[in-house]
Amino acid sequence: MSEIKYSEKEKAILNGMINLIKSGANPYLVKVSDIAKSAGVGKGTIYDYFQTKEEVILKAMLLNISNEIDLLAKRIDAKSRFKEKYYEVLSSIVENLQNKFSTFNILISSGKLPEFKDNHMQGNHHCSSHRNRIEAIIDQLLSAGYKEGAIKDIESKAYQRMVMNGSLFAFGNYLTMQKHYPGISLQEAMDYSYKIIMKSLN
Amino acid sequence: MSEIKYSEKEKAILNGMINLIKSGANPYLVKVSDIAKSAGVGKGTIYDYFQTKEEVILKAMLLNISNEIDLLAKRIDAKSRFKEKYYEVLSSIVENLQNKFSTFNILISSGKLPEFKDNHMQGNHHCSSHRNRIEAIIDQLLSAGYKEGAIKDIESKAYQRMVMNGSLFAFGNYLTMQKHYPGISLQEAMDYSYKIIMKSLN
Amino acid sequence: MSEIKYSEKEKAILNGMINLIKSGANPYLVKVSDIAKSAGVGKGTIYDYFQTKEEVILKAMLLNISNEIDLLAKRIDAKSRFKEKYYEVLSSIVENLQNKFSTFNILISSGKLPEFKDNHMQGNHHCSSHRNRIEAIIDQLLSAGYKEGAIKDIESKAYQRMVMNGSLFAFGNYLTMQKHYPGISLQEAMDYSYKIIMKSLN
Amino acid sequence: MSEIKYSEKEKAILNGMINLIKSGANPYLVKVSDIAKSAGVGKGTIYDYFQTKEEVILKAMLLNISNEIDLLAKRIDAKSRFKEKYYEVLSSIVENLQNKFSTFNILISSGKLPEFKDNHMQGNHHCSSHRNRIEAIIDQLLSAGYKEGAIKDIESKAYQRMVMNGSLFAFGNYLTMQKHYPGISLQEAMDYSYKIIMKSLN
DNA sequence: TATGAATGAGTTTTCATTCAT
DNA sequence: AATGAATGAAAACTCATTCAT
Repeated sequence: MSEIKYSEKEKAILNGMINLIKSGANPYLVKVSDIAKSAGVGKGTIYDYFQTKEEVILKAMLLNISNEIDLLAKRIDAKSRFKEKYYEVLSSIVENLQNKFSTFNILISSGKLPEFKDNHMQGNHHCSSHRNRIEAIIDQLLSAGYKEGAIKDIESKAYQRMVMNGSLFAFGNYLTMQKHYPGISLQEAMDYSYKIIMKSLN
Repeated sequence: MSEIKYSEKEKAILNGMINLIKSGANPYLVKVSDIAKSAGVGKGTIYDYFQTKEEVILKAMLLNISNEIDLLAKRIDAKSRFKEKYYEVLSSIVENLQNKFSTFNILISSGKLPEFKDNHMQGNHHCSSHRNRIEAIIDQLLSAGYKEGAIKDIESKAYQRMVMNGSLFAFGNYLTMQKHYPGISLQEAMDYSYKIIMKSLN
Repeated sequence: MSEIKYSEKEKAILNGMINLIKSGANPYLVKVSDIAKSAGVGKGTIYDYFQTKEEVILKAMLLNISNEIDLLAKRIDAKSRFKEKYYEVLSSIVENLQNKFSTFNILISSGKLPEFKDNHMQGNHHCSSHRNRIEAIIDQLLSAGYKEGAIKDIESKAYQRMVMNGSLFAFGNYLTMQKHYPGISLQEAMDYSYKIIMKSLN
Repeated sequence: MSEIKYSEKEKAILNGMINLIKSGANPYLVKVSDIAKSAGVGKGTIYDYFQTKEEVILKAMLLNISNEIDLLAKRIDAKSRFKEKYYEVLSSIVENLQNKFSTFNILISSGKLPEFKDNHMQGNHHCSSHRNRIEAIIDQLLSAGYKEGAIKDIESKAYQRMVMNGSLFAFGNYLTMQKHYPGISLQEAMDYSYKIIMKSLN
């Protein structure tokens, strides 16, 4: 909701950092000069808008996560039926797997952003608010499922959440470990993931 | 399998590093002097046994994972019944959650060890062999389940694996996100995790 | 004498700098942005009127000194008797002690303005002209003393000047080192300073 | 008294800095690399022994002052008669005038060391202890004067101190402002300085 | 063999100066 | 004419690695 508002320049810098991360850079090994180059600004400019390198990195990661979640929420909304919505989430996981700070990676990352040395920042406070949004999305998904009778609302909320998290992760595990799933197509893995929900929640 | 054999001094150094990781240190931010202090050796000694800092870190992580998996395999073997074995895995997850390189974290970490700058190392080769061992453990667990009739072997291998990974992750998600599961005890979460398997594989 | 004339904007900038110095700032550590803020102008404006930061600082110090000396000369002129004039100088010292470029501090600062890196400036030429003015004031003071017979003009000019400088410094030393002069009031210290003159020059 | 004890390496670094100051460098404009070069050590070594550049500079200045005072005390002790002792102080002033942190400059510098940005240091505490030592030297000098009857102990202690400080400064003023004392030899200036004491304290 | 003091390359960070507006 | 955002050269500081002991 009430996300931090950034100036254009701040956004340019943060997006420079985000692009670095998305292109596979390790956030811990990024240099200020890399960020500056990627953002198309001078090194000094970064320090006009942020106190330290760590602040840039943390805020970039937070912003990136926020953007990813927004996008995911929109994609889910665009579909009407529960199964379509669920497969949309799976597609999103496919598309963002290499992105170190994709929704999926946040989902599995135990809700913790990597900690920097002088973590006098609001980092994990925001991070937990992101996690809340992901849970909200999962809860919405579940509601959509009850409404159309795809799943029954007989089990406890906690169990339902665990099932959803588990089935999504199971699919993510397929993606990252394809060699352990020989001969299984993407479509089959998606179906399996959905099947876990169907069986566990009915 | 053919694990690397380390000299006593090498083990001391690697264990120094492992302790650092276990106590929550970020591997990217660990300094050589930290490792030396934690290992109780001089900084120079480390370079008598390893080429670079990265080598120490990577080998330490690999050794740690190997140890963790050994331990887990032993714990599972010590139990006779499928359900006990499964709950033993869950207990292991509880005990190692804060350890950045616990079995659980390897399980979810998309099978990738953090990449260092000059990755001229065999890192991921070994890593994938670790992942193989985890999958082997999961497969053994499944076999134990069929044998005593706890689960049916009617679904495809791939689906079974996805279910196991998913149910384990669902429990891990409970652990890291306890505040999203208000009023749910550890025992209940374990039962829910088990229930996912029962329902999905029967 | 032939003092430099400054435009209004130049004066604003120089006064901004003077205020910084008067409020205790170290001229070496002052930043252009500090000067701009203190002067109430933009940073760029400073470079419309001066070539470098050093030029601003040096000219500000010179202007400040000149102002201080003018003021002191006026205060002395306003008094008619030698003793009153001398005590007026002492009062001036009291009032300006914390000002790093007060008359007193110039008096004792071995006549040298701090040197900046690229001292391609006329700095010390002007500075020495200021020093000349201070000596002229001291000489006038001495003349006033002879005229009314407060002191005798039997000693050499050089000795007389040394006595005046010494007695003034002795008072300044009292001011800066009050804890080494326990129980001595300002009035007593002034009287002691005057006594040095009386005894040394009679 | 209880001066800080420095290791050999610390002394090397501090002496590197002291030499820089003695050779006329401005302490505020000295770079870490200058100190390192002057001390004959690597840049990093400085940070093994001191937290910041400012710490090096401040401690160097403090050490230098301490050394200067030790030297002066020894020189005075080596003379037996009051007049000789006093002239020894004057000689010391002559020899160290260009040294920005000579005893004389401490004497006149209102007891304050230049303040650095983050003055979380014990700087001025030590500085005032140095000032105490200078005052002790002046008091000893005065005692020597009474004992041999060169001066009478009839005036208040405070007045005596003011006279001594004043006469010494008067000589310093001669040295720095020689062009205002045309035709006056060093010997004459010394005699004038002594004469101020004789007349003021008898 | 083991050490940690020493180093300097490689970073982060600052800030005088410029220049588009 | 006035500004302050932007810059990058220069300075402070870090830390992996070496090497004398």
